[in-house]
Amino acid sequence: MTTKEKKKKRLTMNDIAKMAGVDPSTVSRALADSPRLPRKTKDKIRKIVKDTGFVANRQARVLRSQRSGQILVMHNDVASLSFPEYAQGIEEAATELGMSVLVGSAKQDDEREEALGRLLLSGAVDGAIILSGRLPNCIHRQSDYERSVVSVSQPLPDTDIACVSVNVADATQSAIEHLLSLSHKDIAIIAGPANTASSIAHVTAFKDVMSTAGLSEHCIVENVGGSNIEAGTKGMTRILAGGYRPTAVFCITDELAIGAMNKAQQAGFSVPDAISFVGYNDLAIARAMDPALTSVRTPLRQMGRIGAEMLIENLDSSRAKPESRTLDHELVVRDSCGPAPNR
Amino acid sequence: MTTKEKKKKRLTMNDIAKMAGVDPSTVSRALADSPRLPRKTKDKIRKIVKDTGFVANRQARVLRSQRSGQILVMHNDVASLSFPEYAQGIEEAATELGMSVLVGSAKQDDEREEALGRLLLSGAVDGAIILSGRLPNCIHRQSDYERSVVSVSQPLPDTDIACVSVNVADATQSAIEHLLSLSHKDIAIIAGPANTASSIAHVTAFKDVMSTAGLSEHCIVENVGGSNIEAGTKGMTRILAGGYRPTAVFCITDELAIGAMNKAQQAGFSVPDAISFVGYNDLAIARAMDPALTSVRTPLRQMGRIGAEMLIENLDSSRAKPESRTLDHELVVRDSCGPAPNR
DNA sequence: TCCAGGGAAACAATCCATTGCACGCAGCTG
DNA sequence: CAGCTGCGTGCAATGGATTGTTTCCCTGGA
Repeated sequence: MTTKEKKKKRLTMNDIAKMAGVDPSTVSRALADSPRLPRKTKDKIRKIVKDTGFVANRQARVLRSQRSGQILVMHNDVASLSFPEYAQGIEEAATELGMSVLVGSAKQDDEREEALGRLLLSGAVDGAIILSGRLPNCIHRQSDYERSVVSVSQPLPDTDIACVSVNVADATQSAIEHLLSLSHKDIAIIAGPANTASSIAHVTAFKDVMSTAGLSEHCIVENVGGSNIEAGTKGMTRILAGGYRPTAVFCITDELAIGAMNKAQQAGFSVPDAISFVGYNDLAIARAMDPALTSVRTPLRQMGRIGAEMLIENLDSSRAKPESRTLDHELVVRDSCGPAPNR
Repeated sequence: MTTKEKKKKRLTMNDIAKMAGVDPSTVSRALADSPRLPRKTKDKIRKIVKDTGFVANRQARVLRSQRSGQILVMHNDVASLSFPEYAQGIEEAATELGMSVLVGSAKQDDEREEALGRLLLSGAVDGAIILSGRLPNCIHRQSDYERSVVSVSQPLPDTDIACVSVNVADATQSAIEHLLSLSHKDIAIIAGPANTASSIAHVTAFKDVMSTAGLSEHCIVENVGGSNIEAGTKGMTRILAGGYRPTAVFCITDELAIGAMNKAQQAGFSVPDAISFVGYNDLAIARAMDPALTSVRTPLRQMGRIGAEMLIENLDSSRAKPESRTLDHELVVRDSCGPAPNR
């Protein structure tokens, strides 16, 4: 082949321009539906674009226009069942607003956390939603984050980053008060990893409510290796092995509650006659358990949606910094709680 | 300010180069750890980079080098509980190989599907993993996908795209044969949406096994509005309302099984005495159900991992097209199945 | 002393779409 | 008929990093 035909190169705007007999800039404007072009020209160009299946190179567009059209979702544990709920809300809102969603999990690993932070600093994403975990260290200048980071589910400590959350203290209180109203006095809490903001908030609230009620709050189970079902099983195992016999257990996620409740049943305790359980988040499985799990409903999807909207709408630096929002929770009473047994 | 200082502009490589008194290309090579530069120069430049917190603009790099470092995961239903499993495997492998993961859900919507396809064509991502759903229409040239698309969980019909999956026919067979060995004759299947590849494969296999065993296969429940817990409830409701009284039900996802089993119990049928249930995927919740759900274990995370590795390693067009792989499944027998009741 | 060899860094082209500005031509007004 | 308005389009600069080629300088060998 002595002709200029190299291999099969990607089609570029230049190629389209040549085919249409116009300047590349005209093609660009046609695709952007600029009002400066008459319908006729647009149609001619669009026909060619359609016929050739041309898609403009996104990188070049992004480089020029300085907006990537992507937002990052940071999470520590993608395997958590609450993740899909948040993700759905985020993705819906993002898509509606013309953005796409990048997911990254940090897994409590500093290095991975940095890598995610760099996605923001390098312009790979326009903004980030932090579902759990910390703000990466490399993002320290306020100008780096004040407009491009929103946290969902938990406020980030030591920052004034806008946050969409429920009031964990109130939510925990309503769960515990439900148990108190059923005359429970020996109440345990299973709280997952001890160092997460979520865990800390729940435990603190738990202690408050219990001490206000004049009850001891010594049965606090932490660091069970996660917030999933297995961790719940482990937590309950630890309680039983430690000789504790709480009449009720509050778990800071539904998964923990499922694992714990299951373990208790296998150990011969009937639920709710011998032990009552309360979960948190009210995922779809809570209702399907036997007995159906009483749980604090938190609007996860809604939180994701609002967080994404908040983030994306505020990327235009014209607006003021977004303000934090607190959504309502609701205790959903089912069959996993009964009156405290007499002993 | 009459000086040239504009607003706070983003730091570029040029700025770093000036600070270090070298050419931008030298900075680039220092960051890329090129062997052409002596340690001394690298150290000098890296120090400045570290001090200033400079992060190179990713778009420019991508534009020039023609590799985005991202792969797309396409899914129809991010809320499915199997998604996090796949996602975890994919993300792990991708991170290890220096790529990040973009998640997009098509939700059976043609337009959204196209948008995701365009991400590939525009170079926004280097490759795509299709977890469920179809190949977007805009990707039709073989050169568009032969090396940059891999499907996980289900082969894509009418294409020769490499796929990582389990043998659905075999897996379904082992589930049904388990029920047959317990003397069940009236077996129903709840299969989610009727038009998905997964559903079709399961139903076809179901019919085969049943007719081979000389049994009728008329109790096929489809289009229950998804594959989640609610859909399972709906499916079971429909079975009961239709007057069917199967002694066993096979569900093509664990979530369907959970919903269905729950509904059956609420309707007064004891499990497994009156009705047996078998799920599919063996998610963590299967074990936590009461009774614990018998299910076909599929190595979801592993599949995700292998799919991602396969995809990423084959992006270098030097290698041959990746070959499909079939992984092993395993029937995990628990308490949700018993012998067929005498009636 | 001169030249080959090689290490170190600069130069400049490139990736490709976007966008401010300028130009030409047509139609309209005074 | 000159001059103004305005539409349609082309020109060229721009965004920021990468990379093949070139240049420069220093050292060691003849």
